[in-house]
Amino acid sequence: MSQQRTGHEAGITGRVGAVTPSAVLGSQPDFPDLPEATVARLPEYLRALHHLAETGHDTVSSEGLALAAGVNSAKLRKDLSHLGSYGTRGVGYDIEPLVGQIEYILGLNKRRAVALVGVGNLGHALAGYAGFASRGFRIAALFDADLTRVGELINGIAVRHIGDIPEVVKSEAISIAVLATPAGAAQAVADQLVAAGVTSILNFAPVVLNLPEQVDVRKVDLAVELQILSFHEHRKSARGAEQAKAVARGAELAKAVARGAVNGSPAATLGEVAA
Amino acid sequence: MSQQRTGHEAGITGRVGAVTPSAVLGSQPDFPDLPEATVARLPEYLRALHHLAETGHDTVSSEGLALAAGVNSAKLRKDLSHLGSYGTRGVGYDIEPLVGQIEYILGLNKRRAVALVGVGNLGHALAGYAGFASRGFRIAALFDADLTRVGELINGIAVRHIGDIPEVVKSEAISIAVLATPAGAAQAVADQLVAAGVTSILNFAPVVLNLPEQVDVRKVDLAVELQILSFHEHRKSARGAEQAKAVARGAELAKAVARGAVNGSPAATLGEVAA
DNA sequence: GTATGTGAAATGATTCACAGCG
DNA sequence: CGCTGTGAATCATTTCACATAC
Repeated sequence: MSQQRTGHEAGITGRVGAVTPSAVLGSQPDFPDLPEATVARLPEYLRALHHLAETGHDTVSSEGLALAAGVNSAKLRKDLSHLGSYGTRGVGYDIEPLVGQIEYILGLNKRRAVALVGVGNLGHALAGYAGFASRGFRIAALFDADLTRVGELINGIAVRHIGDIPEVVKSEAISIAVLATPAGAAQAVADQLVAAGVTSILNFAPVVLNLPEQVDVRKVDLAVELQILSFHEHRKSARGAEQAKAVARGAELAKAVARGAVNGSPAATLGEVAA
Repeated sequence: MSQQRTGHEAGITGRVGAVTPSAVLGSQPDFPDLPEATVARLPEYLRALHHLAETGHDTVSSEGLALAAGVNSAKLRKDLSHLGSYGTRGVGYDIEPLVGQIEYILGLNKRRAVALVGVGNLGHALAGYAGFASRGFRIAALFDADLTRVGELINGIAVRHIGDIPEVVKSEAISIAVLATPAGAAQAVADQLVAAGVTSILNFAPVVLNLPEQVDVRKVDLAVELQILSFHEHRKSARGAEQAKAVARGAELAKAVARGAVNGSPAATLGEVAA
C-alpha cells in the first residue's frame, strides 16, 4: 500500500514496438524497446529528478531516487538499465544527463502541441492547468460544440467550434488531443480528431472509444478511481469484521490443530492466525 | 492499442487481502480475494452493464460485455468467475444480478461520503463533477487553506477551512478524500486527513505521498498521462523514420541472406522485413 | 449447439541476490 | 567498500483451448 498506484495499472502488458524491421536488426541504441510498465514510471522519475535538481543535488543513488519516486530500488535500477547506463557504481546517477535521457525518450525535447475538446466544467479546469505547460505541453487549441462558448477566451486562447478541428489540427500540427466532452459526444469527436490527424488521445469521458489500432488512447475516469478506493474501504471493513470473528474462531482452530484435524504445519497455521 | 489503457497500469501486483485469518480458513464466499487487476476493471464492467441495462438488455454474452468494456472476452470471463457464477452456459450473463454483485463488491450499496481538499482550478471542477454523484459518491465537504475562499458555495456546499478537517471528517464519517491542493501542500494536508480518520486518498497533486501502510492512495497525474502519450508519439515517428531507412536496408539484407551471411531462416527474416 | 467457467501454458513484471566496476 | 547492473527465480496476469452445463 505504500507503493502508490499510479492511474492506469493493470491490463497492460507487452513491450513497446515489437515486430518492426529494427527488431530484425536489433533495436536502435537511441530508441530502445521499453516495457510498457517502465514507460509509465519514467514520468514519475523525471518529476523526482527535477525536484532533486532544484534542491541542489547533482547525483542520487538508486535508493534515494526510488524513495522520491515511490518505488523500490531494484525496480528503479532495472527500469533505468533499459535506458542505457547513466549510473556510476559506488556513487549513483548523475542527475543532469539522466534528466536529458528521460526527456529525450519521452519525446519532451520539443514542446508538444495539444488540442483540448470540451470546455465544460472539467475541460475548463484542464485548459488552465499549469502542470501541462510546465511539463512539456502547450495547449494549442480549444474546441467546443456549444456555439455560445465559441469565442470565449480561456488562458488567452479562444474557444473554436469543433467544426474547425480539421483545419486547426493540420495548421498547428497537433498530434495529441485531450477529450473532456460529455460521454455521448466523445466517440464522434474522437473520430473527427483522428480523421484530422490526431494519433494520441487522453480521454476523460466515461466511454470506451473505438478507434483504429494505431491511435493510442489513455483513459482517465475519475469515478472509477473512487470506486477502486471504495472497494478497498469495503474490504477493510469486511476484514475488520472477519478479524473480530476470527478471534473467536482462534480458540476452535487451536483445538482442531491439537487434535491433528487441520492440514499443514501447526506452527505456521497458528502463526498466521496470530499475525 | 485497441485495448485501452485505464489510468493506473503498471506496478501493482498481488491479490487483495493476502494473509488474514480468512486465508487460513478459505476466503468468505461473500467477499472473495480478487486480483488487483480485476478490481481495477470492475468499475468499467459496471459502467458498461448500466449502459446495456438502460438500452433495454436483460442479458449479455461475455463477448458483448467485453466489447462494451474494451477488454477481450477471456479476460472478462476470468474476472467474473472470481465473483462467483452469474452466467448461464449457452446464454450469457443476467445483467441485473451481475450489477448488484459488482456494486456490492465495490462497496457501492451505500453512497460514500467524500471530502475534497483544495478548491483551486482543478478542485473546483472536481467539486462540480456530476460523475461522482451519479456513480456512488457524495461530496460531503470542501476544504481550502485560503481564507478568502472559505465560505464560498460550490454546488450548494460551503468551503471550510482545512483547520476544520478533524471535526468535519469525524462528524460526517468520511473515509475517502480527494486531494487537489498544490504539490507543496499535499503531504501536510494528507497527514491531517489521515490523522482525522481518512483511510483512502485520491491524489491529484504531483507528489508521492508518504503515508502509513494501511492508507490506500491512488494517484492521478494529468501531465504524466500526456507524457506517456508523448512517448508513444515519439516512438511512432522514430519508427516511421526507421521504417523508411529499413526499406533501403531491405535490399542489402536480401543480398546478405542470399550470401548466407545472416543467421536464421531466410524466409522468416525476409517476411519480417516485408511486414 | 452455444457460451460459460477454468485448468494449463505463455507472457510479462517484480524481486532477489550478487558479480563486477569505480 | 558501496552501489550499479543484471541474470535467475518468483509472482501475477493474460491468453488459450476445451470440458461442461444449459
